Amino acid sequence: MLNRYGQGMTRSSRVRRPATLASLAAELGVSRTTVSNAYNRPDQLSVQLRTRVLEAARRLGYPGPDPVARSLRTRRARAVGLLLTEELSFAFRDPAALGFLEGLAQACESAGQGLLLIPASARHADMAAVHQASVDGFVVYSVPEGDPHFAAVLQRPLPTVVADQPMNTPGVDRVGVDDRGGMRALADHLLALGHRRIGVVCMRLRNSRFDGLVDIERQHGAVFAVQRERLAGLRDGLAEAGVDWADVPVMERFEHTEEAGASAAGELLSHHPELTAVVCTSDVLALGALRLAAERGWAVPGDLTVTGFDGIPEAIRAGLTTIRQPVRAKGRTAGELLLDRGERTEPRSVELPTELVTGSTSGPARSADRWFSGL
Amino acid sequence: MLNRYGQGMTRSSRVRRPATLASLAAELGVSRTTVSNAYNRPDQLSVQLRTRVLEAARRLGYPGPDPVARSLRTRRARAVGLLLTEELSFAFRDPAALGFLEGLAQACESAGQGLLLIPASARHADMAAVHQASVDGFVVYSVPEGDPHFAAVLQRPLPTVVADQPMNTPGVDRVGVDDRGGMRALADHLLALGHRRIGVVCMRLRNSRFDGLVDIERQHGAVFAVQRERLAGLRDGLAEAGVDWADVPVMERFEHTEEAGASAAGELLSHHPELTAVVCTSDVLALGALRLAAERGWAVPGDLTVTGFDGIPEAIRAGLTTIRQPVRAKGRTAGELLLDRGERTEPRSVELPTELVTGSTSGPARSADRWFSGL
DNA sequence: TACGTGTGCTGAACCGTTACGGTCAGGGGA
DNA sequence: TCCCCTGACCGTAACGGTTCAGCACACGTA
Repeated sequence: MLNRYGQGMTRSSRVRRPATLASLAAELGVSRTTVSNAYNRPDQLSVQLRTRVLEAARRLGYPGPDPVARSLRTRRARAVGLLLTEELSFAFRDPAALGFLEGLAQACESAGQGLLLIPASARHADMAAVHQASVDGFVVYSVPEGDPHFAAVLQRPLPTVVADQPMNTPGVDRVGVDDRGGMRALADHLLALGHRRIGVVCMRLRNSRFDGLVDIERQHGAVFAVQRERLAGLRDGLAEAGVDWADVPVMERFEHTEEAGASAAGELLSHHPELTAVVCTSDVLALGALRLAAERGWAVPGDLTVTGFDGIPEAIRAGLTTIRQPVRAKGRTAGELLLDRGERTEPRSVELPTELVTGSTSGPARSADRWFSGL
Repeated sequence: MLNRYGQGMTRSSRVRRPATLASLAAELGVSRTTVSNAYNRPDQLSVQLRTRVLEAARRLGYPGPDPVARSLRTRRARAVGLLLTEELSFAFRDPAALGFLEGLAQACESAGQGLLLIPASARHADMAAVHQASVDGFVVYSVPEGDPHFAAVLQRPLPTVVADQPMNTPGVDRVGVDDRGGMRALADHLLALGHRRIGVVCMRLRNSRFDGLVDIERQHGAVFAVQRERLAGLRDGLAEAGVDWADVPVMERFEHTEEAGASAAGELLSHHPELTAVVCTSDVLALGALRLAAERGWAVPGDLTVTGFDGIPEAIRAGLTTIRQPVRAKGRTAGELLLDRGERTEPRSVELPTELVTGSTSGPARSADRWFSGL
């Protein structure tokens, strides 16, 4: 009575769990060990007995060893937990996060491990999901410093890898990219093009909702390390050319969307019409800035230079000048750090390179007397 | 000695698991039940005792109840397993799959459940990952009929929801969209525009690699229900207008990429230059067909009408005429069917509607005497 | 004959927790 | 005084496996 899916179960056997390894052993008059071996170590018993066991299992509707019980005994779950503090759906919408996820999934797949997405957005006040996760280790992605879910992860006595965050805790490895160096290279590029009046659009620096111009203090207090580093890289680069960071306006947006990027660029330029370049700390924001420029009829890069960060496919396609970071490799590395760990003791840290992608949205700075008010 | 992440653990406590609920109870001279209650039912003990327990836990580095042991006892894992037969990374690259995933993740998140991605590509010959998954139920997405991983899922005595597949197995719910009706509506649209010579580009019909023209037999033997249904819908629609399905060439591609769509459309039209419309069974393929048309200098829809299926954002943006299916809702529904199940007995089936999106890639059929050889 | 050697199977300990059904002391009402 | 109730805590029995150290027995080997 198999249906087209090769499924021959009756309803009752799907609803109750009648058989266990023990009951099967009793039925057959063999030890539990033997039944266990029939599944896990076929070489430990004769072919006849093994077929007899499996045959009886099928007859009694025994679905094979219970994974949870097995996990309890073997102390491994064959799964990796992924902690993101954003809503899970964010991970599927943000291109950079998606690339990371893809790389991580690849690494897990190669190792035959599952990937458990842990619900840990701000909505989840309790840490239950973290405490409950049956995993062999954690990957922590893009989480603000001091995040309680992250703290809960560190509480668990499991190997952990954090991405995009400075980290020096025993038992916790790290993967990141050279955000600072990348942004610095971008600064050099802009300086070489003659830009001196530069503004910045950046992502969320803290957990509390805020949209507007950011002072130095807030920049330093940023809990998102990636943003902090990118700003720092730009500052370093500009400093060498004698551009005072205090003169560089930074516009923050809580949401990470094109709309936010457009509005941020608009607000930035209305306050600072003298700017010749808008540096965005992500491609998504930069695409928004480009859209704004298009709407306002500003020529890019004639009137305004726009740059991004990440190197997501949409941005590359749009010809954005940006810093490409190897997001997939970052995800894969995170997985590998977690899964390939030997009997290592001191924390490892992998830093991946970034690369300047010179697109068509950066060009020579327009002359100093042309301000946006006059465009 | 807390670091900036609020982490005060020493290395040894991260490496070994020294304390258990039992050892903690012994240390305190209380019963294990009491320690358990301190975590799970605060109302069952006095505040003083509870603080004493938690205090001791912190002191001894007890990380709280072990999730696996708890799962074994409570018979629940607070996680949903997702089975895709494709490589996991496929899920992150295919826009329709991504939408499904997003919806499903949302549903899981709302219910405080984790989402476990199970590695089950063709590379994984053994079903270990399915057997090992510590989950409370499965969602099965886009899996060919007769897939062994799917069979393994059905073996497990857990509630299951399948997406996009006819299903009538007790304990297994189903969600799908009206693929057939959608394609039929598209057929009506094309017929109204005067198209009679129509060709099809479709996705993989079987597991074995094949690229080329498909005969009727292969169409019927398709193991991917979605593809079968879409073809059937088109056939139904055309039949009403007297178009013989035997005269409709169908070009199959194993890979699901724009490149594949372009090559399929090219091959199709070189065999059948009389066609006035190319119906693709997915937007990704259709975008490829559009690209091919652009490369060849064919006007769309002047020379050729191109249609898709799915309604992915890229396609909508490109103005493709397509059938939109609510992918996110489908994912969310799958999650809800799994998580909201009461003491239900008979399988439920939810069918979501599709909607014709008339874009700018479909227009009146060009006159019958103009063939592509003459373009 | 005594001595390894290997095959096939078993018994018992253990994994760390929670469910279930209690006990026990103290208090309040009749 | 008796009885019942409530709050606080406890003991036992699972939950369903894996693992390891044997053990019996057959089979060559010296």
